Amino acid sequence: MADVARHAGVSAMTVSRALKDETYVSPATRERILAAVDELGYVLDQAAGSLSSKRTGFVAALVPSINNSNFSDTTRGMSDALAKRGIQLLLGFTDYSIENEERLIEVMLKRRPEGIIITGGTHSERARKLLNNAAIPVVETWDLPRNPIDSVVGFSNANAARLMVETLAKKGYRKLGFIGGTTNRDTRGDDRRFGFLEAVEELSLPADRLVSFGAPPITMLQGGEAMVQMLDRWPDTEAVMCVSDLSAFGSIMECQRRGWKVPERIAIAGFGNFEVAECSVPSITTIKVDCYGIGYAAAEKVCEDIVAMREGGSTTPQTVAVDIEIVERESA
Amino acid sequence: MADVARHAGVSAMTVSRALKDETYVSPATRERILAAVDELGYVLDQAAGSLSSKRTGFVAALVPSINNSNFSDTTRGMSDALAKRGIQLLLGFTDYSIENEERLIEVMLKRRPEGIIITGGTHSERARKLLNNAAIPVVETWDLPRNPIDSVVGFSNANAARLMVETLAKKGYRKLGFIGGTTNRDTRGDDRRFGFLEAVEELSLPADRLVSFGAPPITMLQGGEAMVQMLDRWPDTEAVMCVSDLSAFGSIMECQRRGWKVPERIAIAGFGNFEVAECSVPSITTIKVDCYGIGYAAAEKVCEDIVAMREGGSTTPQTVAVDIEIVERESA
DNA sequence: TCTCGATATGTTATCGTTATCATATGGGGC
DNA sequence: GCCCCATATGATAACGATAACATATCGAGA
Repeated sequence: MADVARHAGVSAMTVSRALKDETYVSPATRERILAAVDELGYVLDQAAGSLSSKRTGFVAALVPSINNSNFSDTTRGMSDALAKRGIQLLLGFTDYSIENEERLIEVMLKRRPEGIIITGGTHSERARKLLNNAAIPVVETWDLPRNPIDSVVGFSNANAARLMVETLAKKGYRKLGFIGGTTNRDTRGDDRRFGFLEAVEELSLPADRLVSFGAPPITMLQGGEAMVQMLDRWPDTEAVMCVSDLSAFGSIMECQRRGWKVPERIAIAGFGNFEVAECSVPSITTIKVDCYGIGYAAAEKVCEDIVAMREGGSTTPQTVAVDIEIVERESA
Repeated sequence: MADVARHAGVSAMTVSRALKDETYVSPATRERILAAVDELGYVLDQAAGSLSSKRTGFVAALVPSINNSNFSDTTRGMSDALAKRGIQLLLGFTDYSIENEERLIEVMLKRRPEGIIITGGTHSERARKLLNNAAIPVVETWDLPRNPIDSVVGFSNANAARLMVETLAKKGYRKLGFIGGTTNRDTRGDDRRFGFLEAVEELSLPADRLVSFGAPPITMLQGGEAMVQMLDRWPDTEAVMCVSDLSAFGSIMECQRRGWKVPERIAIAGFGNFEVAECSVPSITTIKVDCYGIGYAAAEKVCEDIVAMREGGSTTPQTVAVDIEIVERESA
């Protein structure tokens, strides 16, 4: 920066000002500075800048995985909202493990993010402590935690599953099964299973038809194998709810391969409204979640709180329950 | 850090050393320091650290999108390889635009990454200049550029498409079509189309059956609509190659819906070996690319060069052509 | 003409680490 | 018992920007 300053015949401070174009710099000077910047190929060092200004322009976000298109949509939402404000997303993948989450939180905090977005409401004690100490805005997503750390943008996975059970029951299906991943790492999957169980019990339907197969996120192929297990153990099952559209799709394909008609022989429902649910034959009855919107709203909330904190205020904890919606299609 | 030092009765320098555990710190002192760190909830400030040490521990990576599971696999590969070395991934999404890429490169460079991984071999002039000035290891992926900037981990998309055409021709299909996105932003998609055209011309097959539909990445549903267009304009088409498995899957589903048997009425091939290709009925003939491996290898190469540069050396430009492979399944 | 405020720029100190050099201590070989 | 080296720690000066305050210039209004 000193080089640029010399080139433009000004002080470093003026260069700094010209590059953030907020404060007074005369048009002529600014032009000279930008020319010098261009000529020298100078690129601002934000690490130094943030050390001085105490604003890193980072927001950290932890998601379980981006292989799952739900979370990749959420990630896109966050990225879009942050990019609009010139904030850099620091992304971490927990692989559905709260131990990894704790580790990643610590790693992220070393970069002094001005806010952090995490997935779910289940965290290690130490993770909560780290976040508290950091004194930055926190937004939990994809869940409605009992004891939110700060703000929340999510929905109740258990309620969503309940809603699906009720929908299936209303359609006349009585013997319902649930297919999910081996657990207990995927807390959202667990919540869905829990909601499923509560709902079938409430309706006095059989509540033992559970197949867990594969580490979350359960894949299409694993979904297919789980379906085989399900009908092997409980051949008279009438409808199956899958923890995600991917496993639902895998189940449907496996049924097709074996000549089991969907939904006649067995009805199948998914979760998430992935594109494959709309496109597949038969199309998949599922629960629609505005994944992108969750990410976008969470990022907006974080930014809002960051602005408040920069101005010496504090966060305004707020819980936003996003709408979910049953999408009835051909598979159930 | 000064607080921690006081607490442990040592100097800040010793605290710094204890926290990176490389240099001499006596076990007793280290223990006292770690206790103080724990008690005070101290978290190292890496921004300050990297300013001083000139090592940010960042690697930047630009991918077109993570909605497409190919690039999300590549991203996972990079993330895994970097996390192993304690390096933080700075991720950016170009949305298939080289203008966005240029902008993002500039944004990323402000964070002083020690290396950068970009997708494809087509970049703006200014982007190339920025990367050159930055004097950091660069790895281009998912392509084999004519003029690599530095190192490369990729494959020829044109050759891959050629290979598919040859495979289809060998199976007896003569009238071949190609379905891709409206272009010309998705350079890899364009390369595939180009390879397709070259190959059909070489084999003296009709070379006009091209349908472009939807902005890349073309979705499942768009693939289905494109297929309808294809058979509308060229009803005698025997086989269609799609730019990705997603559009291939959409095509197949649309065919199923209309009662067109695949592959009897029309054969369909995809690209990328997404999970849906293996799982769908019929399963999809496709080209298998080791997406995760590309990301992993690219990250490893960057790290290797980073180490070399840290030791005062320079990068060792290297082009790795990863294997691709036709996977013959039921759809063609 | 003088003063004052708006505009434009400069000076200095500082952000929180780590590199580098300096210093202290202890034990083994001669 | 002396020297030297390995081990362990400390003091100081960066790293490259910006905050905060200081200064200079200019024109308008009193």
